[in-house]
Amino acid sequence: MLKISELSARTGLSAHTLRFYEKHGLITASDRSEAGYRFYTDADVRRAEFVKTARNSGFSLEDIGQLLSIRVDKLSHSCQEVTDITRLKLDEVNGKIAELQSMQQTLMILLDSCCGGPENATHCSIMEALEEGESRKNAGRETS
Amino acid sequence: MLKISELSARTGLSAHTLRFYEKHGLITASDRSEAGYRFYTDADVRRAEFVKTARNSGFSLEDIGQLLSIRVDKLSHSCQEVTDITRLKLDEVNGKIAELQSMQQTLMILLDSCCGGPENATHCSIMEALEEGESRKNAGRETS
DNA sequence: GTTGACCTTAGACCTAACTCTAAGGTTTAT
DNA sequence: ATAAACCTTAGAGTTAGGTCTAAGGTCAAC
Repeated sequence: MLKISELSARTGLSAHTLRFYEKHGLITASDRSEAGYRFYTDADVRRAEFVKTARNSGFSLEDIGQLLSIRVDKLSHSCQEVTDITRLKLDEVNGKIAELQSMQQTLMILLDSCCGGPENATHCSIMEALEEGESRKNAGRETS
Repeated sequence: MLKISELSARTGLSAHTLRFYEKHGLITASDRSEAGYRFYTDADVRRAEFVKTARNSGFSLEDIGQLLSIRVDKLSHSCQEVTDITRLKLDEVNGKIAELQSMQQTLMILLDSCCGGPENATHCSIMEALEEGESRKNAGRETS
């Protein structure tokens, strides 16, 4: 039975974060002392490590909640459910990458266009490009 | 002289957003009616469009503030200042892309490993991988 | 002369995942 | 028996960029 600081040391998640995860239903202490101190079992440690690994893989806390509910009753859930969550996450990540790559492109073009020297910015081509408003190649964000 | 809704129509930025930008020092109405209505000049429109273009290129509102202060006094600022801001932003974007690509990798490996079929998740290799905790290949986020 | 569309402000709310604080109770070591 | 180090809770604060609401003033049309 570990106290919260001990679980924190084992997992690298701060005690604050562990309480935060508990509030959001991810990790609960299996037991409490009379004074209310949280006590964690080995199973709790494994659950916490699962959460940490999933988080590091890019899953949101909400995703992790779903994965955990599959985890506690694997017989009632299919591989497909697991891959669905994973695929959705991958799509999300791919979308973000595409958006960022579009920005990357824009920024690289801007940088290429400008001398970057000590002369004043009166004819700076980056400023000019931003002034123009590059309607064709925008960074993927829609006009709100 | 345009009212806020007209500037909104010209730029595609909502009136709410325009006021929000004003609060943050990006766009100010050149004039006000007696009743306090904002009135925007052509120069204001160009400034608003500059802000929008910069935002779509990936610059934060803080970056845009810097770019705007260069813009109003180009003689006192160098191309280098402009490229510095741009390069910093590009580095930031590259960093985010790298982080996301690491997650992408992890997720693709997970997806590849699992059949994704209707069988129950008892031996699901995604669940197993998350259970193991892939210490070598993590998604770039540090243990806080 | 009043309806409806527009404008004003200050300030609350949103997401996501923490992070910290205040105010207090517990445990351990000396 | 007391100080240090730990634990508890509820709730506020953080970041970024909006988004929305309430409560009210203004303006144009019919």
